[in-house]
Amino acid sequence: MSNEVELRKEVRRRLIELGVNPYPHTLKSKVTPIREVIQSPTPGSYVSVAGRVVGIRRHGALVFFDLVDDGQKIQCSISRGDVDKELFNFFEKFVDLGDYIYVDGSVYYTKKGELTIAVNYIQLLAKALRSPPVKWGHRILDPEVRYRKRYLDIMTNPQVRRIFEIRFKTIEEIRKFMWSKGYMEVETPILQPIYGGAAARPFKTHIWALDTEWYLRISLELYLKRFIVAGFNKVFEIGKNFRNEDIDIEHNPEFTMMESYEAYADYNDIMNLTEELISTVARRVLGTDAVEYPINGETTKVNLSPPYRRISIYEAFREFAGLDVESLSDDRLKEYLDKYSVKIAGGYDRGRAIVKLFDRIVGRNYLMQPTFVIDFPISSSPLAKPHRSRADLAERFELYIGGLELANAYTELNDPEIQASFFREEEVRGARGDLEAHPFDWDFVEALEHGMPPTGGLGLGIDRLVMIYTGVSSIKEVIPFPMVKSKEFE
RNA sequence: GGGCCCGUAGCUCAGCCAGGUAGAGCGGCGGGCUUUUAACCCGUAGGUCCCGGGUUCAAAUCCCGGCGGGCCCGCCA
Repeated sequence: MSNEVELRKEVRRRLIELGVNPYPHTLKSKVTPIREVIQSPTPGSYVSVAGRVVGIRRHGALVFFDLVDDGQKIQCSISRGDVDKELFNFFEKFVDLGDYIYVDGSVYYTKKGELTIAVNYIQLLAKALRSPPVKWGHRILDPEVRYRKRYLDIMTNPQVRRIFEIRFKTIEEIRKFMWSKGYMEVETPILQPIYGGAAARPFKTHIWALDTEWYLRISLELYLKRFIVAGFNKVFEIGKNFRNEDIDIEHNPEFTMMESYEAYADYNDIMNLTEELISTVARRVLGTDAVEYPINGETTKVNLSPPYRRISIYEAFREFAGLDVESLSDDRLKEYLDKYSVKIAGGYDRGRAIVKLFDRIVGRNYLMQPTFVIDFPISSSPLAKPHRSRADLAERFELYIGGLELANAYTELNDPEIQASFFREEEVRGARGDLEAHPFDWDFVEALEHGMPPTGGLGLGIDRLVMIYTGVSSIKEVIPFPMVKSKEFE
C-alpha cells in the first residue's frame, strides 16, 4: 500500500528535479469542458481540455487514455510517430492513473468510432500520489470505503455521482418552487436554548460564552412560527436537523428538512402545495413524475403526479389492517401494542398508541403510492390545531410514499392557552421517562400570545424525497457523507 | 438495547468447517505490441491474515475480549 505512494512520491520528486512543477498554478491555455466537446463533436477541430486520467491502454508506440472532467469522459490518444519524442516519453514516465492533466490536440474518430483527441501537448496539473481504488465506472463494493471516503465513490462511479446531482438539483428546484409560490427563504438558529418542534432526543452542547448547555435543533418549526408571528406571511427554510437517535436505513442523526409556514392557510392548502411541489420538482429534476422504487426487493412504479390519495388514519386502519381502531377499547388496543411489541415511552396514551401502531402495521407496509394520511388523534400532536369538526382529532397529515414517511404537517396550533396546556402534558410525559417529550417552551408560548394568524405548516424530509427520486432504499445513499464512527488516522 | 453476518495483497475474493511454509484474478512494477476502450501477451514484486489475549508442539484457521463495518429487530409520535 505504501509502496504505490512511495513510488509516486519519488516520481513527484524527480519531476521537481527536472524543473516540472507537479502542481502548477495555471494551465497552458483556457480549456473547453469535456462535456461541450462531447455534446458537439467536431472532427478536425483543435481543442484544449483538462481532466483526471482514469484509464490507460498502451500499444507500444500508440497509447489510448481516458480523461474525466466534471463527470464526463473522453478518450485521448498519443502516438510516438506524431508527437515530439520527449513528450511521449514524459507521458510514459510521469503520467499515472489519477493524475489531473491538460492536453490539447485535434479531434477525430477511431476505427471503432470513438470520439478521440489526438494529443499534441500534455501538461501535468496535479500529480496523484494514490490511484483510484477501482477502474472508472466500476463500483467500490466495500460499504465502509464508500461512506468514509465518498469522494472515491463519486469519483469512480457515474451512477453514484448522478444520485448527488439529483440531490442538489432537487434542493435547488425546491427553492425555486417555493420562491415562485411567494415564500421567502429565511434562516433560524441551529444552536438553541430549548429544542422543540418534534419528538426526539437532542444533541447537547456547551456555550462557553454563556457558560450554559444548549441544544442543536431537532426541527425548524418553532422559530419559523416566530417569523409568522413577526408578520412574514410565507416563509421556508431548508436546513439540517439533528436528532440523537439511531442510525439505520432511513435515519441519519443529521438530516435535511424543508419546512414552510403560510399564514391564512390550513392543512388542506398544504396538501395541495405538497403534491404540487413533489411532482413539479420531480419533472424538473428527473424529467418525469413517474418513478420506480424498490419495495421488498421488487421495483414498483410510483406515480408522483397529483392528486394524492387523502385518507384518515382511522380509515387507513380499516382498509389496510381490517381494524376498527376507533371503537377499540383501551384494553384491546393494549393487546395490539403487545402483539406488535409497540412500546409507549412516558406511559400509555391512546393517541400515541394509535399513531405508533399505525407506523408499525400500516404506513410502511401498504402506503406505496403517494398517500396523505390525515386527522391524527389529538394527543399525539402537541403542536397541531384541534380538528374543526372533531375534538378528539388534530388537523395533521403525514405523507407516505414507498412506505416512507416523507412529510408531516398541520393546521398550526395558534391558541397560546391550548399550546401551554399541551406543553404541560409533554412535561408530565417527560417526567415519566419519555426522553422525546417536548420541553416547555415559554418563549414560544409568549410569542403565540402576541397573536399568530391561522397558519398551515409543512415539514418535508429532503433525504427521503431524494431516495424516492433516485430509487434507492438507504438514506446513506443520498447523504454525501453519512455518519460513521470516527477512526484514528492510519 | 437484542440478534445474525463480515474483516486475508491497492481492489474483489479463495483458504477457516477438518490447525501444519500465505493463494488467485484485477491493479502495480519491468518487458513486448500503432486503433484499444474491464485491451492483450510474457515476467515480477507486493501481507501487522483488524487488534489483544488464550488453547496447542504448531493458529489466518479453534476459544475469549475489543475495534470497525453490514443486515435484521427494537426505537425513530
